[in-house]
Amino acid sequence: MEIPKTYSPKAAEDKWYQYWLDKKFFKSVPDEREPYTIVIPPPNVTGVLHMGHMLNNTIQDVLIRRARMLGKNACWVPGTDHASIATEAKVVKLLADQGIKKSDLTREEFLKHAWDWKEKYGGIILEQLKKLGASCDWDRTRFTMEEDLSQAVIDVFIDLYNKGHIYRGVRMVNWDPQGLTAVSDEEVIHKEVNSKLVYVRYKIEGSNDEWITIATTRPETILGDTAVCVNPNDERYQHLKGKKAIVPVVNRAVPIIFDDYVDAAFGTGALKVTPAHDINDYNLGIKHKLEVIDTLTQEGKLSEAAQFYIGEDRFAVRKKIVKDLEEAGHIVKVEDIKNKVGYSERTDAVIEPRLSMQWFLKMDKISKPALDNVLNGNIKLIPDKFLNTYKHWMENVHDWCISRQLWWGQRIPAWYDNKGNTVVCRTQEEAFSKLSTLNPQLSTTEVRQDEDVLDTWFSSWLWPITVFDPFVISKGVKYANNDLQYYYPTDDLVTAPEILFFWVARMAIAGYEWMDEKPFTNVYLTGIVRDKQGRKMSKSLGNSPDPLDLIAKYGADGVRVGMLLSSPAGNDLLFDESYCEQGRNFANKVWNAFRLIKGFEVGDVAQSQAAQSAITWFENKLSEQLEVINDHYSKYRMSDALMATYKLVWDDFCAWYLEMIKPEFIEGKAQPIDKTTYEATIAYLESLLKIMHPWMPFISEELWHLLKERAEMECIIVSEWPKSGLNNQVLLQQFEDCKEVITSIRNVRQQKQISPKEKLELVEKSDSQGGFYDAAVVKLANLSSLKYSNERIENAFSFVIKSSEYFVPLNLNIDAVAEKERISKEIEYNKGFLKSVQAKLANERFVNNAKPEILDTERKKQMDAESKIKALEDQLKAL
RNA sequence: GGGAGCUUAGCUCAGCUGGUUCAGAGCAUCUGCCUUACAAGCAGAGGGUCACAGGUUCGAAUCCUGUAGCUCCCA
Repeated sequence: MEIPKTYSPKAAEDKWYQYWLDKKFFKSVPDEREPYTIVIPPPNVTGVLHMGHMLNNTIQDVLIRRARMLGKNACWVPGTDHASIATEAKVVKLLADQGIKKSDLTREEFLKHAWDWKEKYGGIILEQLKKLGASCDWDRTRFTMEEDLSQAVIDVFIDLYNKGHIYRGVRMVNWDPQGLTAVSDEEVIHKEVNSKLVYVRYKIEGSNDEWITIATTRPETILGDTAVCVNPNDERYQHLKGKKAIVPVVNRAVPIIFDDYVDAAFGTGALKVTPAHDINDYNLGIKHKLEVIDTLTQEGKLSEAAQFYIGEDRFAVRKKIVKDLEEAGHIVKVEDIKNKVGYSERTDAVIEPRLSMQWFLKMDKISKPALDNVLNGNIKLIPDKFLNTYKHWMENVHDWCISRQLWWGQRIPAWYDNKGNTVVCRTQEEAFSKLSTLNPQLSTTEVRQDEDVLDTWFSSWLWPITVFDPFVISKGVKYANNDLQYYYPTDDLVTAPEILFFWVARMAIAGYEWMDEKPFTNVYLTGIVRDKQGRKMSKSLGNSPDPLDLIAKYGADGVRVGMLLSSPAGNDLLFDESYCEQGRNFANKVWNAFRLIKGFEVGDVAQSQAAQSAITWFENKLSEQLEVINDHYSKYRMSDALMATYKLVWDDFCAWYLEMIKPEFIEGKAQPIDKTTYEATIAYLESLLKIMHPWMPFISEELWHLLKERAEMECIIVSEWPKSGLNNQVLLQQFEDCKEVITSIRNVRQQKQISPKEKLELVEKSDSQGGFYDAAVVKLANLSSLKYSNERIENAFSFVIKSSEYFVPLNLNIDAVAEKERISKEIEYNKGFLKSVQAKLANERFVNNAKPEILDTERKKQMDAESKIKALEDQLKAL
């Protein structure tokens, strides 16, 4: 049967993925082997696969597949998180499209819709991961909102509350007016934007024409001003001590206060203070006992308290009030300014600092072990440049706002009576009995649960624990189930740097808090996938290719290779489709190597010298490179490991080895190959396929089976990772020299327009009678003969490799002038080099200070250079 | 405003503890080839004052200081 010239990935991908699933190769159950565990950073349940996921999950798959081949019990746990804000927003929108308002539904009704939505659309992303080849143990798929995992979240809340780490209070929080919920500091993205800095003058109370001018980017908050603040050292405002200013529009007299907080150099040095709508103003307000006037509703509209513009949107009012102030003669000037504005990570709405009652987790104490164990290396960040960032965040960690004003999520297990008592416990019954002791007249109907749910990250920080044993929190670590004992701590976590605080740090905290042990050993932080111009890929820019389209176009293997080729840990990846093309081409190259080998006809013929030396050489080369590749893996240098694999296969195996062993064509007919060479070649290809497998799982499995009949379970995915053996550096170096000889001859052909088909002679000036690779050189350079002679050869093209002279007799006139020039140049270069070496060796301080082995190499360099120069000079004379 | 990092070939990046001809790789480029595995290919070639300025050293892409530009994190 004819094998097609190009590899078509589609059929192989579907076939082998299903086969792996059927044979349960991804499945892991605890046994006596060493475990190797990865938990997936759970993608958002609303998510679809984007380039970041591709990168991230390809790396995880590479790691897990290699671990499997190394004989470890490899377990990759997949799943999704419930993404409370994003999912709730989706469901609300879906309902709105059906004409249903969330406010018309009960909590239970809404949750039913949400679950319906999740069943229907959630987990699309997991199906997409399969197309990529992800070898997750799908039987272990988890979801952060499922019953058991939710129970664990509640257990954790109660535990922390009982330990005194959780409190509830009115605080300034980041309010998302679109999501209608508070979000944590980590969920606010600060972006630089162009704004207007408006200078507004406030009249001094009791004066005729005395004013104080403030500067603000948020004039709509003027309505909530309750003070004007200046720096106590600011000469300009000393006379205003004890005076009041009149807030325009609302005509409210507010005190002029003095505080170091104010930067005299910014704006006019006078700051309007709006305690309800700015965190710094809020703190000033507490310090100076200022009134707090909340002039915004939760939707970001002006409230009754604002007195003016009631019900209008904050941004509309921002424009309007400037106009009105202008007309009233309060605007001094308006400047363009760049400032940072916070946006919601989930809804992209401008965050509004807002006072509200929320639940917080105190972070100072519980975060300590998570910091210490990263600093002491028990948990490694890769690359370690993230250590500083991590340290800084952990040392300045803020309390975590964990409540969200949503329905989709774990409901906070706090219960209230009508007298202001609060208890935290699992059930209503429990709450009733607890509250009754405080409030004996209480009836069951008066017990109400907190309306809010917990932050999604408050579930996912438990992920490395609860995916194995959700009940361990309540049982205690001593009673952990088999799975948890076996798989925890996990080995590697692969995620994006932007998640370092959202997730990595908090998982480490949770690990030490409830397991008394780290959740993972290595944290591999990938880069961010950007487009060619360096812009982050995003839906709104439309600059992100659809990963599934890429897979369809280049094959999963090609895309995997493309993603990883230029992606050192922590470095952003400037993605370009040409990388995937390169990956596809690589797959095709291997495919064709296979075609060649499969096409060999094995005959009862003697093994050629060339093949014999090729086999020895490649055995050593493979061994050497395998060690290099293993070393790269051990340092998590993924792109280096891949590149080493790429070159081993393409350059060493295809370009050199196969060319050496390839049987000749005689009269248009391929000659048979001997059995020994054939079998060695098959064995090498098998080893190479194994080394390629983590990167290119599909084609490696496909060729593995096309190469030989295999038993049902004899798949490359569960084959043994090759071991390195012979590594004879002398032999390898000799071949490198031969390559140079071959290249020189090819170069002559190119220069002299001699066809590669025309056989040439080669004479080496030497006493030797033959080298190990001579036959290979004859074959690869297409020589008629390789001879040795003590004599120089006249009328020949000549070159020098190391200190050996080579001659290619040509029936052409040698251009003596050009040759002389070429050789002279080479001599000059080598003399310059020799001079620098001699200078070093003549330097007493060098000879005294340098390590002996460095001295040796310098001496060797000197000798090599001297003999090379001599050989070149001989050549020059002969011309 | 505080902190961290980066700057090496046209592009993306290696270059670990200063010491081989150390100035590298892949891609791209140029030249010649449809040579019965592969044009998604083969063969060959060119290309860099290692951001800039000082310093330490026998010796610096590598260590130190400063300058410029870029990036990220935190406020």
